[in-house]
Amino acid sequence: MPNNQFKKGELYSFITGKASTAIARNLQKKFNTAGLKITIEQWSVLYHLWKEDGKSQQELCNATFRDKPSITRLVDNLERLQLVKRVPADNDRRINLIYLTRQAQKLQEETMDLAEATLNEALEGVPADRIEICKEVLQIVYDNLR
Amino acid sequence: MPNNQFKKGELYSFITGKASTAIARNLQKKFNTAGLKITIEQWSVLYHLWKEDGKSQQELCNATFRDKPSITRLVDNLERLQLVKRVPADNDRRINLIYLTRQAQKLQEETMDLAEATLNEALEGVPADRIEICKEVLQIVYDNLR
DNA sequence: TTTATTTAGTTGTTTAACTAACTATATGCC
DNA sequence: GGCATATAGTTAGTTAAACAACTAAATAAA
Repeated sequence: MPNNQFKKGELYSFITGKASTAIARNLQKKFNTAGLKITIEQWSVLYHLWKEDGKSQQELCNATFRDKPSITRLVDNLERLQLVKRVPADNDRRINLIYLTRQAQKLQEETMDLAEATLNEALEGVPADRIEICKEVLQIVYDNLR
Repeated sequence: MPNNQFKKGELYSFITGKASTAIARNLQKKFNTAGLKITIEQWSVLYHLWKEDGKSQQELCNATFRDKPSITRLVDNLERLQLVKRVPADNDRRINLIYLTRQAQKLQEETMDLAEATLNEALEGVPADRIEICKEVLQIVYDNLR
């Protein structure tokens, strides 16, 4: 009986991701309050484009752990908001490369600051070494299930 | 500068809840494979009714961290699936008490076993004391943001 | 070179989350 | 009692996730 650390009553919040839901809601509220009209999901796509612009939709799938239809629609909405542009790849006409617009580039600093603020609030009072352990456990969980 | 344990590159997966998403997907797949036609969200409502039957919709909101419209629709769908029944409260006609059907009662054991299996897979190779720390950190995160 | 297979992306359908606006009942105050 | 306010739940509209079925282009195999 391995890992039966999770008694019935405690299993719930782990599965439902109470903590990460709370983090996402908090950050979304910060976006709204700041008048930034983007969703957390859209932000998560921009996040990877800020790291490297011109990724394909498939690369965005891998980076964001979403399936292809989800990325199609997120890119649809981001394009409607004039935050990204689909550009067909030269060498392979199946591929769309996604490029940030000027507008989206301007969002980076402000949204990243808000994200950092959310994490600081979330982790207030938690010692660094415990955060480290928590991160490691969550990474193992992810790897175990992949 | 408190808690700047999160360098830019690591902030993403915490916010997006990679791990809990992976857990939820894994459990949903187990439900599908077992031929159980319920969603994780529906299961999370049943979960609290198994603990105590006849909760009001508002109590389910609090228990599941969802808002009222979400619960209205989840109960709609659970009612269509014949898994719960709305019963108006005697003393207050605004309130619906939600009761499990026989069918839903039968789902408890099987789904809880699958949930436990998912958690065991997820936490394989993680020492008990680290799981404990992780749980505590996530609880603090939740409390900090509430 | 023609056919089969794989890859990239889209479309349709169902379920769910969030916000805002709404109805109905209950409670508090004068 | 009558009016204001709070509470329980519903409805409508937008965004997103998961799955299946699909189109188009590229690659592999015959």
